[in-house]
Amino acid sequence: MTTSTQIRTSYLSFFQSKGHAVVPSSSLIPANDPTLLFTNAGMVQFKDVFIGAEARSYSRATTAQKCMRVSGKHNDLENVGPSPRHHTFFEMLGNFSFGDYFKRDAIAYAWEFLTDVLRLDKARLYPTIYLDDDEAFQLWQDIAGVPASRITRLGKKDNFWSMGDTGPNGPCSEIIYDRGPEHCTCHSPDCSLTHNCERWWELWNLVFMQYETTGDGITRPLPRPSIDTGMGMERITAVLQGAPSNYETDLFWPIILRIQQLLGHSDDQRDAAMTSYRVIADHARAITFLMADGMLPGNEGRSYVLRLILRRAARHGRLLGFRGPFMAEAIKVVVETMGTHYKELAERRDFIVQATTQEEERFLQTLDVGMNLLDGVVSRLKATGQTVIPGDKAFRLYDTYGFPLDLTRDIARERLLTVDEDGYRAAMEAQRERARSAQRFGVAQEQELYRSLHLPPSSFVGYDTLATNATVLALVRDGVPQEEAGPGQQVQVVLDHTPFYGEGGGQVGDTGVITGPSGRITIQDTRHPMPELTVHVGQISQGVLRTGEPVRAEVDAEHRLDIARNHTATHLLHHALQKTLGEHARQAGSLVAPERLRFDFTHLQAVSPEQLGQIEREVNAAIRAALPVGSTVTSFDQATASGAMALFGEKYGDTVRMISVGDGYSRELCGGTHLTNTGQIGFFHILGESSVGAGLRRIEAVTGRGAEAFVREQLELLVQIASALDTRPADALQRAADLLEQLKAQQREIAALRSQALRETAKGLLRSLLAIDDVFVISAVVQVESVERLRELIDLTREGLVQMAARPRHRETQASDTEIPSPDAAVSEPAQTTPESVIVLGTALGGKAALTAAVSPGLVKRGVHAGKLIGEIARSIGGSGGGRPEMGQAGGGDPQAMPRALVEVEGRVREALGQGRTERKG
RNA sequence: GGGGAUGUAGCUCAAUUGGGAGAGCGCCUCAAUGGCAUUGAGGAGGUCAGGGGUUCGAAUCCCCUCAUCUCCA
Repeated sequence: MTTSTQIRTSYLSFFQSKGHAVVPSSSLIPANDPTLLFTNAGMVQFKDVFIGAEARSYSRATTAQKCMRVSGKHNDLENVGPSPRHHTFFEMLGNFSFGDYFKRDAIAYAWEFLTDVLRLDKARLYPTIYLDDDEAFQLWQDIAGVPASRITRLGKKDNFWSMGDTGPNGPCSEIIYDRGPEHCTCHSPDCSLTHNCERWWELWNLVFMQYETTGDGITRPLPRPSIDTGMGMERITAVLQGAPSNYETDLFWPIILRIQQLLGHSDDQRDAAMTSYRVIADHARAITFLMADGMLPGNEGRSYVLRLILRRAARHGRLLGFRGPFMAEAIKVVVETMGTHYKELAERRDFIVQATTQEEERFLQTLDVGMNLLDGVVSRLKATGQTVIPGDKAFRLYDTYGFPLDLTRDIARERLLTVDEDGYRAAMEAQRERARSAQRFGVAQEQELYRSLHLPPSSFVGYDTLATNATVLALVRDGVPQEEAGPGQQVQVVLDHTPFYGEGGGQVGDTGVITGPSGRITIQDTRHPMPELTVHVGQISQGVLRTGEPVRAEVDAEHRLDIARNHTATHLLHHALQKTLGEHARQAGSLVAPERLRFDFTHLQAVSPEQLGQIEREVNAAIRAALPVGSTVTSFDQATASGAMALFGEKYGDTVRMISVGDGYSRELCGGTHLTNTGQIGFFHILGESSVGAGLRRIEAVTGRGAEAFVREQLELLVQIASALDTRPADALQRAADLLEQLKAQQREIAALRSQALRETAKGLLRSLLAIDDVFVISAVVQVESVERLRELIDLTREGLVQMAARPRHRETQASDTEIPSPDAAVSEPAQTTPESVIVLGTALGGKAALTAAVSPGLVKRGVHAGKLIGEIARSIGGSGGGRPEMGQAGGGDPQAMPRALVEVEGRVREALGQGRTERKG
């Protein structure tokens, strides 16, 4: 059997033998192209070459390109699995001509490869061409000897290619493979390749780029027509391996077999659940390749798509019977089968496995939370006899807790319920509408302004010099171009060339001064509103500046040097991270400012203090080694071949700038400004390490003057601490520990004394006790320092009552006319039940009155309500309050009035107990 | 960028809807059981994410900030 690896290799070497450069696949994350979510075709990395914006050293190329498609009219994520041929991740074999060969050779190569190299049966191959492309029609007959009757002309929809409304375009020619009548799925008597039928497979699309449509809508022939072809790797493999669908090839089947083995399924069980098997096999490939290109699951943009795919796979795993993470096993198979050609898979294998497992665990957690919520919804529905889960509830589960609709549906079915899916979709649509209407213009205005000025690209001379003579090309104030600007005005200045480095690659913009013949401006920041344009932002400090004037532009050298120290240190840190933590620790973002640096990188756990120490030592060793730092401009391929680190998601042209530290100590592609020797950094110190998001860590550090200032401040702080502790710095720690211990002991003592004092107060309160039948009433104003103490006092008083009731002969009471349990009765029959009581205490706190009332549970049953009681009492001192039946609080403005108000307690309690005179309220 | 949710002891979560911060697990001490598993008693551990406001009173209501989760773009 021909393996997929053999097919890939033979394709690339076939075109190499035809003079093509074998170019490595570009990243799945398109460089600098926000219009594209993922690389979705072989030509993506050559886009600029085709439109002539970029030159390469070759005019013919061939690639096996990693591609992803997750959205589009014929490629919804939902189709992957149920459909035998939709994939998220796939490989595209392609050959390209940049103004070199054209139709004739393109057709000849394709035919030769399919029939001579792959030895496909000529009788099964059917070319299609664009309606009026007679040239191609003739070539197929001449070169391939295909009879005219087997060449089909198709319309614009199928066989005309364009990049967009403008740009290059042209007719295509597709090669269709006839799998034989036994594969027919359209079952129509005149089955042909124009039917949507599984008998006919499109193998290879040849695009003849021969026209160009300009902005005015006119289409002209291109002077140097080009070729772009694409053959789906999965499909050609299926043809050669005689597979009924792409999934039965060696690209997918090993994954499926591994999953089957893990589940212990029989072949019949497997085939019955094939959709889920396919989803897992497809998604495992996508996950592996996306993560190998530096992507991690997240909640926005591309990283969100990765999360979606991963969770969809996890979901299907659950359907199959997995209960825990399992995708790691599928990923290992992908790495095994494809890691030899795509080296990044093997290199990042362990990282991918870990990150995937972590994400699966997170997903299981959200499922648990969602499951609980759904249970709640279901039981409420059942209680009211309903059988439909409302759409907004289902949507809420999805929107807020990430609980997929299909899961909700499945669970509903198990409980004999249904889901209102129309309502769900309506809620989803409303959510979409909200997001759309929130779209705003933003910074596009500034770009629009500068585009309209038609300024030439600013040339940057700041690598070699910090000051230069230049000419003012434009002055902009408040978004409006000006002829001149005067003192104090905040303006943006554009020069023809500049030594100022504009903010980019994480490095902040330069500061400095621009001096004209009759004025001067202090530059506070330098930015790029458009890729090629440098704008200096500053304030006129004296005189006037005019457009067209000659000026002297000078960068603040000290500021620039501080930045350079942090930037070179960033490269050293990057290197140290990889050395200490592993290859996976790669840059994911960075900020290089004069006073500090911030570096984000991919790593799955917190970096331990020991590792941080090691990293810091490594960087400082490189600083002490005083390694020379140099920059070279070279080709991207040469740079990467020499081991230079390129960043994911960055766009690199044919020529790149490479920063080298020492003799190969560190090599990185970078446009920033650097030192000439690492020794200039002086000292590097890590301030801290933290998490930025799932799988991302951040290190913040200082160098040079910043580090010096930091150390000085820390030492100064230590001296101050020691002095405050009245000791030497060396003894400060011990002293602080001693003091803390002492403080704790004293706090304990204070607490003890305080509770002693409270106990005394409680005893005093018991002496002022009043009894109404079997109910004890205590009301008093006390002096305590908080409401908490008031409550404690109530508790202590209650305890005291219990003791008194148990030993009534020791009671001391001023109550006279009451029926306190007789001593004899109490002795012979110790109180089994706690005495019923109402306790109301007040205290003055911060010039205000604070009152608390407590009613024993037995009395609550008899109708006494602490909250109401305290509320009424508070009202008579002009305050308010309330609470629960057994506990109430109140406050008021006048502490002096409390004693008067507390007199009311007795009457209120009698009233509540339904005893005594009924007081009438005025 | 917009919407929703969450943030309480080391961990997992409660707190009767604004009225006394709790449980389980974990940790520490003591005791019993020949070791282990275990059991009993006691204890430590909290700026209720942070800030502001409303209120006599806020973990609870309102506003802002931060972090995490989630959906949409």
